[in-house]
Order: sequence, then structure tokens, then C-alpha cells
Amino acid sequence: MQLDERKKKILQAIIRNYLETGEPVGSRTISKYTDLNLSSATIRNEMADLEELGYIVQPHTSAGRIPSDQGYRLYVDTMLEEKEKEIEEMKGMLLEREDKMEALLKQVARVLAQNTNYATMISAPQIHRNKIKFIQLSRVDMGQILAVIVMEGNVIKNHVLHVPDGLDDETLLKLNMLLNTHLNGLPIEQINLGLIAALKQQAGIHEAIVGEVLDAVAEVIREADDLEIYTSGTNNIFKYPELSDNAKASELIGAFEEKQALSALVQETLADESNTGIQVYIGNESPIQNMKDCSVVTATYELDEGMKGTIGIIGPKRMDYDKVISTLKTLMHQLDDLYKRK
Amino acid sequence: MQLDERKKKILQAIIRNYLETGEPVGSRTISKYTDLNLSSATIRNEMADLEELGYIVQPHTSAGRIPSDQGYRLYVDTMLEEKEKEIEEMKGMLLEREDKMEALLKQVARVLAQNTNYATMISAPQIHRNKIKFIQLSRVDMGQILAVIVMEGNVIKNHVLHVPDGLDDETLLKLNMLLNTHLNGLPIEQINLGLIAALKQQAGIHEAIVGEVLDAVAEVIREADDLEIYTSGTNNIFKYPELSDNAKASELIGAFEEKQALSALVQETLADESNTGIQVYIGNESPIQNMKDCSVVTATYELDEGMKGTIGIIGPKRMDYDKVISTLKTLMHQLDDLYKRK
DNA sequence: ATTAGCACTCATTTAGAAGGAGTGCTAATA
DNA sequence: TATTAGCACTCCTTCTAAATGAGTGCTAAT
Repeated sequence: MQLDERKKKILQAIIRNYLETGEPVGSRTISKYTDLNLSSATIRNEMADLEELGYIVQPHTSAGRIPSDQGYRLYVDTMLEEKEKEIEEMKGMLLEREDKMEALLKQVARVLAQNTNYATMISAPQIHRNKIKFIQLSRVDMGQILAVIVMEGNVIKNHVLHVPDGLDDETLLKLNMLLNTHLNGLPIEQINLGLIAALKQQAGIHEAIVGEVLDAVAEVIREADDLEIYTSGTNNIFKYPELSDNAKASELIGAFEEKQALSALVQETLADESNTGIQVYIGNESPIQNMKDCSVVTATYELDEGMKGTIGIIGPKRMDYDKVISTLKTLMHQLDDLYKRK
Repeated sequence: MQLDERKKKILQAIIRNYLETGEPVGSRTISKYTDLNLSSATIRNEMADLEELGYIVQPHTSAGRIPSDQGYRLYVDTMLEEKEKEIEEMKGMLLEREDKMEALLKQVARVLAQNTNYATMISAPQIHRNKIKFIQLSRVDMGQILAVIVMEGNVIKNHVLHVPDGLDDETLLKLNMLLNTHLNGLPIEQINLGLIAALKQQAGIHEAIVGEVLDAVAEVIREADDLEIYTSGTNNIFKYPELSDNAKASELIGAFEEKQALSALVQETLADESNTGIQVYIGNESPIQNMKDCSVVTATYELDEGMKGTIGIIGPKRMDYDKVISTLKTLMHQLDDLYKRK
């Protein structure tokens, strides 16, 4: 059996209706709503077919039908077209541009959540920071030395060292020279035990300082792993009864607070090379177990210098895919513009 | 009418019982539970008195009694004694000491939430950063200058400036001298338009750089206002039916995600000078409207150099005050130790 | 191929009855 | 005088059964 044009239309009508109401939809509704001019009986026959084909399911005998994951998938894949409305407004809000990246990201998450009525998340761009660009030690106080480490992509790390006995200017200069000549421009893979030992030896009694600086470098690298994620509108899930019973809500809220799950989602999204920018996970397709009753729409944004991040929208399966996707697309452009203008 | 010893005992029994079960407690229960050896009828009479005095209320005719806010208040104020159990375990977890403040705070929030089964929050210490300690410009790349500003309390701000035409070493040195001689040790109140103008003038064609550096200083100050807050265990509220109906849960979750409300709580806590360290807000006493059905227990911690922050536990009114308070007290000591040893 | 019609299913709503927890009051008791 | 047993009463909760109604699947007619 194949999906002819009429079946497609009926399926679409069922999904549209279900997206609005959240209730199973029956044959009579479709018969009246659509311009197909078919009786409910005919619709019933078609629906039986659609069920057999796996696009819709009955929650129980003598209930209407609701879309299956497969049904949503077809809908998303084939029936989507752009919508432009409601986006101008968001544009305005976004353009109150914030200087700090963090604030900007938080704002994006918030605007998006308000705009869509779903829960949203956004990950800070992951910057590859593999080379040391610059290291500097400066005396800040008698016994305090500030180490500034700049990595590729202008990722900066500050570290305050305590030097009980102080350090004279000359020594400081020497140490600076030592660190920079050996480490500047060095990819971190090339920092090995041999090099460290050599440096420490040359630093003589100040080897502890060299050690601390190198530790700080290691920490920058480590930090790259646990990426910042901002969320907003988590409580929007309460707007959808199918997600807001205690057990489900608790799980979802937990996932949003403890961000590892989201982090996994981001990794997954970024890893997918085939990615055209926007991905839709429906129900069990989601990489996050907690979200098996939800749909997740993610978009990958890319700023300068290969800085990539992910935006995600999490809502019920009967999400307004159309709106969400077009909103995300517009947002991508917005972000691009915003960044380019800096 | 006054609270005699027996009334107190009965009140205590009612509260204890209600803390456990969350159900209204009746006279018969009390009559059997306590060692007072009184019939339910007598208890009933006493309960009528307690109700008249405002310590307990009836949710509806012919239901048992539950404590009023006033009842909880009395309980918290007078009937509290320390408990030590379950704390050793937490100690262990905490002592896997993390170097980064942020990670430590997050961990504290998490451990606390797991330990108490309530929602928790912790604010990063507010550091007063009123003096500039040290400023340094360094060339990182052809056209990129890194400005590092160290404020009192070792609050560090990095800012990357773009200098299209580059900057030779000598100029850089001069600018450094200029900035440091004028700004080092300067309380920010003393940075006025006159000073700024004078600096810019001396900087000549590089006045833009001075401007940017001063902007960065201004930003550090501004950042002091919106303090970081970490939360954990928000979904614990689902463990208490009286908080987990949709409307309430949604409001609470929202308050936890958008942190301004929590921020207000922190301000309030820190402002209270009379503070012995731990404060308990019951129901409507809470400064946050969203939490009028909860109890909030806060503790103020203080690290070196007047760095103060707040820890908060948010749960149902029938919170195990005893455990929460003693846990918080122990935690305070822990934090102290941890910090001192650094 | 489409449709009208009908019997059937099953979740949801409704109303009423039963149950039960708990109270307040009164009269008896120590 | 303080305590208690007993009882009528209230009102929430649970249960049951019936009514409702949305929706289906099937059959026979168009």
C-alpha cells in the first residue's frame, strides 16, 4: 500500500488538528474540516489504512487517532514551508545588542522561549584552543603574581600565584622570557614531560611557578570540555498536559538543571556532519532518554573562526514545527549579522 | 490564654507528625502517639485552644489540624536542637576539593540538594571591588592588545582591544606607565571626567585605547551587581504534593530559572545585619512572593576578605527544619575550613 | 469508489450512596 | 474541677452504576 495524495492530505489534516488541540482527532472532524468533501466513513477507511501504515495510532479503541513518531517525521520532512510572521518583533528585541557573550546568549534563550512557548537551551560556542598564544607574569602585590595565559581564539585564563618570598623584577623578566620563548605558539599536544622538566630545570628555585603556570594551561584545555549551557522557559512544559504530570515534569526539569544531558545533545548535534543546520528529533529519536515524550529541534550556529554552538527547543511532540523551524532559521541569520557587525 | 507546657507538647506533636506525613493530624493520633496519656477528647479541647491562639488551622470542618505559619515559627524559634547525623557523609563528598570557585559552589548546591531533598541555591561571594590594583596592556597579536585589569580582591577583567595600525613596543610601554601611574590604587569613586580627559589627552592619538580600558573598568564594577547564583535539586519540589500542582510548580521552577527573584533573596539576606548566620522564612514571611507556600532557610557564609555569599534551601512549609539548619551550620564550618586551607 | 446507517466499544462524566475521619458538645466520672 | 466516654454531625473521599458521547468497523445500498 502506498501513500496517495489523498492519504497525505488526510494525514496532514490529522496532524494539524492534533497540534492545535492535543486531543485525538476523529473521522468526523476531518470530514468537516477539510475541503476534500468526503464523508466520515470514507475518512475512517483511509484512517484505518494510515494506521496500518504506521503513521497514526489509536490511544485506545474507539478513540480518535493521533500521529505516531513516524507520522510526525513524514510531516516534518515533507510538509514544511517557511513562515515569516512574528519574527520582526523578535528581531527588535534581539538587536538591543549586548556586549557580553554570556548575556547575549541568555537573552537569546529567553526571547526564544517567550516567542515559542517551549523550553529552550543554547550552548556557548565551543572554541578550539589548541595553541598557546601568549603568557605573561606580572607582579600585582608583594607576594602575588598574576599569570595571564592567552590561547588561540583569544581564550584567556588568569591565575594568581602566591610567592611567599616575593620576586624581584629581574627574575620576573627572566621567567617571562623563559615561558614565552618555549611556549609561545606551541600546540598543547607538544607539551610533554621532557619539555616540562627542561623548563623547570631552567627556572631553578622557581620551578614551582612554572609548574603552576602549566597547570593553569592544562585547566584551560580541560574547561573546553564542559561547555556552558543556558536555558530558559523550562516551565513552559507545564503548558502541555501531556508533559506536565509529576513524573515527567520532574525528569525534564532535572535534565534542564543538571546540564549534562543537554551537553550530550549539543555534542550529538555538533557531531552530525550531514547537518544542514537544523535537526528535528521526534520522541524516541532524541538522544536524551528523558525527552522521549518530547520533540527536540536543534540548530547549529557558527560565528567567526569556527566557533560553533547549538540552540535547542524542547517541547511536546505536537510542537508547531513550522513556526519553530522558521524562527530558528531567522535567528541564525540574526546571530550572524550581530556578530559580523562587531 | 497562654501556652502551658502541655499545649506546647501537643503543638510539637502535631507539627512533628505533620512534617512526616503531610496530612492533617487528628486528636486520636496525638492521643496515641505521645506519652501524655490523654484521651482524644482532651486533646480535642486543647486543639481547639491552640487553634484559637492561631498556632494551628483546620483545612476544612471535620479535618485534622495543620500548623499555621505562626505555629511553624514557634516551633523553629523554640524547639530546635542540633542534630549531627548524616553529616559525616556530606563532609566526605565536599572534601574532594575543587579548585575553581564556580565548580565548588555548584557542587555544594548539588550535595545539599541530594542530602536534604529540597531545592537549593548558592550565590557566589560578593566581593567589593572598589580599587584598581593593577592594569596591564600587552600585545598578543599584530593588531590585538590584551588589557588586564586587576581590582581589589583579585577580581580580574580581561579585555581584548583591536588596534588596526598596530602599536610599537615603546608606545605600549608608555601607555602602561601612563595608566598605572594614574590609576593604580585608585578607588573608583575618584575616577571623574577631569581625570579621564587628562589621561586621554596625555595618550594623544591613542586616547581610544584609554577609553576602552576605562570602559572595561566600568564594566567590572557593573558586573558586581548581578551576582552569580547556582541552583540544584529544583525538581525535588515534586516530592511534596502540596507544591507540585501545575500552577505552583511552574511558578517555582520559573523563579529558579530566572534568577532575579533568588537574587533579591540574597540581597535581603545579606542586608540583614542582625543576622546570626541562619534565617528562616516561613510562608508569607518570605521576601519572594512566588515562595509563599514554601519555607526558605538561608545561611550567610563569609570567606576571607569580607567575601560574603548566601546559601538557601527552599522546600515545603513542613520542612525538616531541624535537619536543614544543622546541615547548614555544619556546611558553614566546612566552607570555612576549606577556604582557610587554601 | 463512496456513503449512509447501525451496532458496538470504551473513556469520561455524573449522581448518588457509602464510608470514614474528625470534630464539638454534653453528660458522666474521678 | 479536670478528664473522658459517647454520640450526633460535618464534610471529604471513595466507590458504584448509569448515562453520555465520541468514535470505530462493518455491511449494504448507491
